[in-house]
Amino acid sequence: MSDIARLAGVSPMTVSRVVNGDARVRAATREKVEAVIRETGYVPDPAARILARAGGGRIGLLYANPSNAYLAEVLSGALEGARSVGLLLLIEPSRAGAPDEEREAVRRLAAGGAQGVIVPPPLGESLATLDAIAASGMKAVVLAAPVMRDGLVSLRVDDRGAAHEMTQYLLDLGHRQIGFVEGRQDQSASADRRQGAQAAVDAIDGAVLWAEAGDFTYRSGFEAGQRLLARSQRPTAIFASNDDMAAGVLAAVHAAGLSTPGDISVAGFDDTYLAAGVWPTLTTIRQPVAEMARAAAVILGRGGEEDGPVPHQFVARESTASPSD
Amino acid sequence: MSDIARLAGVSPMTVSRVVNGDARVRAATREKVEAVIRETGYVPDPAARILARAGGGRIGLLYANPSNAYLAEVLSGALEGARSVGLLLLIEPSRAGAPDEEREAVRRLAAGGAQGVIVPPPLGESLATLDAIAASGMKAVVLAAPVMRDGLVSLRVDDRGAAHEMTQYLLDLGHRQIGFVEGRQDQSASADRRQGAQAAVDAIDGAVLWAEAGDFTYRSGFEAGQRLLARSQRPTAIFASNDDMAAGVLAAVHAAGLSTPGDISVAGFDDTYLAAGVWPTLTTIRQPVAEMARAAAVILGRGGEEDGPVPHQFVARESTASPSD
DNA sequence: CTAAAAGATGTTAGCGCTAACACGTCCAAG
DNA sequence: CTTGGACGTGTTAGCGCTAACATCTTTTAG
Repeated sequence: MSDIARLAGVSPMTVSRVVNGDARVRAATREKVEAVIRETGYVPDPAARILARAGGGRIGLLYANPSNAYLAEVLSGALEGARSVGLLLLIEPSRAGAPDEEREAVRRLAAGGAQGVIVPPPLGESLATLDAIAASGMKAVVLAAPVMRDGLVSLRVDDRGAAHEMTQYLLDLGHRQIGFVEGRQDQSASADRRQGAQAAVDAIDGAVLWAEAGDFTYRSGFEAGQRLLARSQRPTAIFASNDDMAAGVLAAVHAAGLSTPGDISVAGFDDTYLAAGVWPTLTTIRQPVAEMARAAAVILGRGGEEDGPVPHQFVARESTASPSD
Repeated sequence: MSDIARLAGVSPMTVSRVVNGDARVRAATREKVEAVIRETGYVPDPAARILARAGGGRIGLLYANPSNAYLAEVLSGALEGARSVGLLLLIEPSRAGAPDEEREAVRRLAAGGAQGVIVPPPLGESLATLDAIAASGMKAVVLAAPVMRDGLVSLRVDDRGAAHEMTQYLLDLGHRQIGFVEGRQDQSASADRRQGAQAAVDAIDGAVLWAEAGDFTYRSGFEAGQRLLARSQRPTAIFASNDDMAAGVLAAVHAAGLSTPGDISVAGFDDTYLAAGVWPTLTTIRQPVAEMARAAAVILGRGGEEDGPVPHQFVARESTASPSD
């Protein structure tokens, strides 16, 4: 940094101010410094930056499920958000369902000087983690989970509304017998999605919703699909609470010698990479996971409290159509 | 740290030595310090640590595919490896196929003081990235890719051998008409896997391998599966070059009104979460991705050169059996 | 045209840690 | 007994940056 300062003919402090976007630098000076930075390719040392901010400037990201595409998106969003507000992101593995490990992970983050924590699912519904965070005095933003403790900020889509929207779409296509595959009962989004679907169906005369249990896995979707197809009165559309299960339903439909969307429409939720990878591609609801993680980092950085539902997006693809008859 | 030192009655330097596992500390002193650390829950500040190491002690992780379960595993492995050797992990997004962005990502890592870089696929086969790393003077460990430039360390399973092993397994079960779904041609592992499968088949009289093109996506597996099933002489087993494609093959088999493994055995490669999630669960080859990433971090930390193939693991599940006839 | 306020820049100190060296202390060999 | 060396520990300095305050320069109002 002092090299830059010398080349630009200013003090290191001024360089720091330019780098940090301090408004109190004259435009001419700023440009001069920026030119030198551009020429030299200087990048400030994140470690030194954080250190100088004396314990501040750090946020943590807890994660519990290492082999999960969702995590990768959370990570890249959080990374970008943290960078944009000049924060260091501490990444800490945890383990959902093991309260001691969860607490230990939180403790490590606190000891590492984090002022806030981003809590992706499924940790966001773990009281052990949430209480440990509260006890440590850190802020927390939970992703895709309800507020289970005071003082948390929650970033989630309107699961109920989104499920309503998808169901309405199926109804509008003309479907009246709709199968529904539920998610795990210990995640509150599952109930929300079911309620949304139910509400949409209830508003239409003659429409029915047949719900089957599931647990968010491909396999449970496959099995639920088989049960739905075995009914004497077969649904013409099946809405699964996530894409993995929808892919399972798709397999069950094909295994029964039926086609999608010709015989049965299938819809998913989440828009994971599977949704666009399976055949036919899935009509689904997109959750802006990376965006949410970025927003979480920014909120923790600014100390803001910008709660409220995150906009989801309806994505129509090949797996849905009007019933053939 | 000075608090710990005071409580343990030693100098901060001794605490540092204990924390870093320096051998020159008397056992009694070490225990005393460790006891205090345990009591207080002290965790050294990573930022300060790195800074004090004056530019050293950092390695980078490049990533190009944010919505990928593979990345999440690489990340957690690299994180753990870096921690175990006391390194700071700088994580930098890149974009495969955009040479300028790739170079820029490498430059940022270099500017951030990284001494080495972990390069997961598909960046490991990008000359733009590799050459930029070489130009910056950093070391590199590429994951699951061949050595395309001198001085690289490559960590990969023996793709050819693993594919041979899987094919041999199918042959041992009694299959003689084996379908094979290839991966993308621009990744060298694809050719290796095909050659391994071919070699196994060539060694058995009367055995044949029918290869179909694919690109590692579910959809391409589905389509390749349909082509294989449409042959006048149908294969009794299909080996896909990755799990996504194997899942696609599974769907094609079911769509054709056939069962797995009753009519057709299906095998995959990689052992992603899909492999255990689909129904029936897939017989596949497990690549220890997290292990590889951890090893990469350790190698970069120690400056080691421990090249050579990483052991893979054959995983038998439900999707394979002897041909019914 | 001057004084006070506001704006722009520089100075000093220190974030928490670790190299590098300096300093004891104890041992073995002469 | 010495004395050189191995060993264990402390001291000093500084990693690259930024708060907080000090200083200098411009404005603006009276």
